[in-house]
Amino acid sequence: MLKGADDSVMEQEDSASQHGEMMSWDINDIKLPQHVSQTDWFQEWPDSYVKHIYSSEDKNAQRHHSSWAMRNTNNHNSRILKKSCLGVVVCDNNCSTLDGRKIYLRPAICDKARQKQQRKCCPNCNGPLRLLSCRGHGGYPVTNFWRHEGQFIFFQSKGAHDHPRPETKLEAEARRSIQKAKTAFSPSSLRLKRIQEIESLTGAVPTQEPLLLPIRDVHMPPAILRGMLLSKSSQKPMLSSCSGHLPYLRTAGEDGASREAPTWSRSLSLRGTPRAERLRSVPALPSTAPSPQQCTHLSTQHVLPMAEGGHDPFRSDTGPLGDGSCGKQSPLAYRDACLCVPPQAAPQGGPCPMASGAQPHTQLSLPPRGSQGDRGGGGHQVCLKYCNNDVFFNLNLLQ
DNA sequence: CCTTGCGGGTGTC
DNA sequence: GACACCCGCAAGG
Repeated sequence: MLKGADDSVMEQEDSASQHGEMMSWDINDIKLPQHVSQTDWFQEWPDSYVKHIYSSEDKNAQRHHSSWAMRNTNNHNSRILKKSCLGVVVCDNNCSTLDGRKIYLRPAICDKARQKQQRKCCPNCNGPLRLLSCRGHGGYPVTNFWRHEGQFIFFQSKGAHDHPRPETKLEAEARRSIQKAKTAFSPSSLRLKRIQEIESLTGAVPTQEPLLLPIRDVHMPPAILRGMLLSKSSQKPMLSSCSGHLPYLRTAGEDGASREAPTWSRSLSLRGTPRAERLRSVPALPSTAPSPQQCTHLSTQHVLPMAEGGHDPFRSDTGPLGDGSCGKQSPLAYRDACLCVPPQAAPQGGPCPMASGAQPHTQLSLPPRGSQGDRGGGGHQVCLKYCNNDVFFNLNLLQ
């Protein structure tokens, strides 16, 4: 899965070897490296058996962020925070959008919310949703470990995700916000508002106004939506993970990036087989597949293109850094957050012009004081722009 | 309402 | 003992 990442690792093997002892640690070690010459850029899609050392200043690391849907797991060790992957929510009808993309929703982290989520319908075809569990770690979910030690935050991932990437947190939040807004600006309330507006302007009362508007005909005040969405992305715009930069180059160290030296090979806990089927039961399939027109959800969906040659898309799109940011996958297809959109409707700025190391997702916020702002440089700006374009893109679709 | 972190408890290997 | 997982609680957004 992380062939690309491995290549990248290989390329930097020389410099990494200089810090061999630095990367030979394990999260469970009593003593972790104390002299770290370089910290890593935050990785929002860590995959496979990787380790990273982040600065304790890194806000994303502080918050133990991941774009994977990771839930907290009690390992009865207060020093090491452990999280396990929840997988991805897919359409049980395996539906595709018109342009052949799949639905990959972000599982809710909270158990209750997740159960609720699974009772909802596919935003594309209105079919049932299904939680695709992660079994990338010997049949168990991929686990991530976080440990704060001095001025560093040590991260270790165990297992390779065996499922597509879900939508990012930002996308999921945006989707929820839009759904909320959809409710708030329901046709009836809109009508009321418009009546008031018209009354105030003309003194007249409009006559016929459809009470039930197609979702996309709902007049969502752009400013409101923009504010609503930007409040998540721009107002606290911390794009330290936005990756207009290559990962592994956190500091402008002259000694090169110290990278994943594949030196650690702890015995995996492959004990036994996975427990009995852990996939949650799914609702019965409808006798006939609902048509896309039945879609009643206005949502920012995370969709991925159909895999070429029938391979899982998440397998074929992995970029050289294992973040799937490059390669065959259309950034638009990957990034844009709305369905039923013709490809030519790409955001103007287009996706981040990230040649190789950039990650398409920009959901994580920037540090408040710009302490990391100089780390990202132009890449952050570009990505921020991209984020905004993406938002505008979504907003346009809402109008 | 949801996320996140914590911790008690249980079951399996 | 290690690990996965369930549950409830609390804080915060």
